[in-house]
Amino acid sequence: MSALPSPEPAPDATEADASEAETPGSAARKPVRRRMSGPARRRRIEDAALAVFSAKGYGAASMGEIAEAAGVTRSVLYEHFATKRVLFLTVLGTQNAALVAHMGTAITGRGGRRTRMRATVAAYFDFAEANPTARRLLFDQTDEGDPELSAVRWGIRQTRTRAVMAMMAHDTERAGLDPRSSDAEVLIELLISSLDGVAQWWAHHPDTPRATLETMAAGVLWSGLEGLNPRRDPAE
Amino acid sequence: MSALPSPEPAPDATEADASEAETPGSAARKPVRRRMSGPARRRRIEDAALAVFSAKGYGAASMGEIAEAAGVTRSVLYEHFATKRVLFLTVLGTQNAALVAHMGTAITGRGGRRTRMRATVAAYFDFAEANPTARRLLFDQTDEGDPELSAVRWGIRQTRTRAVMAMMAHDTERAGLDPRSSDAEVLIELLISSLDGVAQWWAHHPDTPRATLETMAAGVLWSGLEGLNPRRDPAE
DNA sequence: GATCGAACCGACAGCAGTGTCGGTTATCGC
DNA sequence: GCGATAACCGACACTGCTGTCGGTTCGATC
Repeated sequence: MSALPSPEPAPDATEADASEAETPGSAARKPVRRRMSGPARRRRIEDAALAVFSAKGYGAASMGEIAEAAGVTRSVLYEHFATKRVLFLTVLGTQNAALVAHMGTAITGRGGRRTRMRATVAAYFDFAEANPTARRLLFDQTDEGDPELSAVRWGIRQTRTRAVMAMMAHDTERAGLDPRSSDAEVLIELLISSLDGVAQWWAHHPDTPRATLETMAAGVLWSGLEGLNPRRDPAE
Repeated sequence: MSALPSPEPAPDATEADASEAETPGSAARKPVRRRMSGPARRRRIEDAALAVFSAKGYGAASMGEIAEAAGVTRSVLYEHFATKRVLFLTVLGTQNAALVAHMGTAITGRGGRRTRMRATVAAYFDFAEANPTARRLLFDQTDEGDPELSAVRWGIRQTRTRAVMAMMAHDTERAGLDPRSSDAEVLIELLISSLDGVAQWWAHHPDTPRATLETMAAGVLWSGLEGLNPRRDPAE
């Protein structure tokens, strides 16, 4: 019998505590707030869910494990999210939005085409390094024959691809492709999945310096894109 | 009560029937052999398992569903494979061997480098088109936090990558890389995952003609590889 | 300090899946 | 034809998970 339920099992502190968890006025160090406000607890649950879903996939993740990671019992989860599925979709949407926002600034940034290619590659590896769990959740193919989840996931992928297509329209056009053709779409799919493949590999070889990956990926993809239309002169 | 268990629910006939299912001597059309020989049934089970595991992933696939697809009850599965896990690993190994064998002939075939690159790309799309289920099983990241399965899967991936590295050693060297360096490894990972990314996309856009994909992928990857070492002259 | 909302908990019902076991019957060798 | 091997089945015990419910106690407000 472990008697006292121990205020909080030291949940790694996802950062400074959530928004309104600490009343900033009373400076008197309440060491841990046993009972959090609704929104704060909700944030914690989403963080925990991201971790567990990312590690196990949707099916193998259990609400019990998520609850434990969030420092709470299962019942509490159901007060914030109607079902496991709703929780999953919420997390998925949030993380995807974060990714798209993160990438956008790099792709459409200033600088020459080659510079932006390098920046784009760097931005993706940035994201993969800073949010390895989110990367897995978004890219690893863990549909379990569930039609709805599969559809949602492909919707997200499609949105992502289209966004990159739009952002790189100028570049694909310069490579001699109609930027809205399926040729261009295939090209973008190739770019994205090659980057993610390298990121996957990186996650298992964390000692490899980032510069190695970036240089290699940016080099290959740059030459590959450039070589598509050998007629054009290489002037920027 | 559905009375007669119905000889066989017409399991799509995976091809001409399994090896020894039909005694070739007695030409007298026994329409369906109700009770198959051990090895024949085992083959059917493996085929069914491939389909179900591929569609659902390891965790979400149930022995009941595999049994049904194999035209048999669950108990029979356990007479051929000790556990679900053993069945899964068996199928995984078989399919991976098939893939490596299939790719090998294309990569190390005759012809110039550019020709072989195109042949390699074509070989992969061949495989993806002919064995979509095997492709999913081998490439889609469906580890569910299971340490053993995860290890096995990465072992397979590593083996595959090393094999391709060896087969393309001449090409990577010509591109200015040490063919056993981690640079080369990253390059190969990039090649493989970009191809598979396109194959994934293709599976959702089956109307796209193969030539489109092949030309695009081979073009980008060829230029990308070639552009890595701009110092070399392009003589074959 | 009394009151009220809501954050939290333990327990329950129901379901789906795995692996096991004893019994049944098709099919092959004699 | 007859017996033995083994392919096959139905049922069972057990486990783990989801979603629900009634009750408890923290903490903010008046």
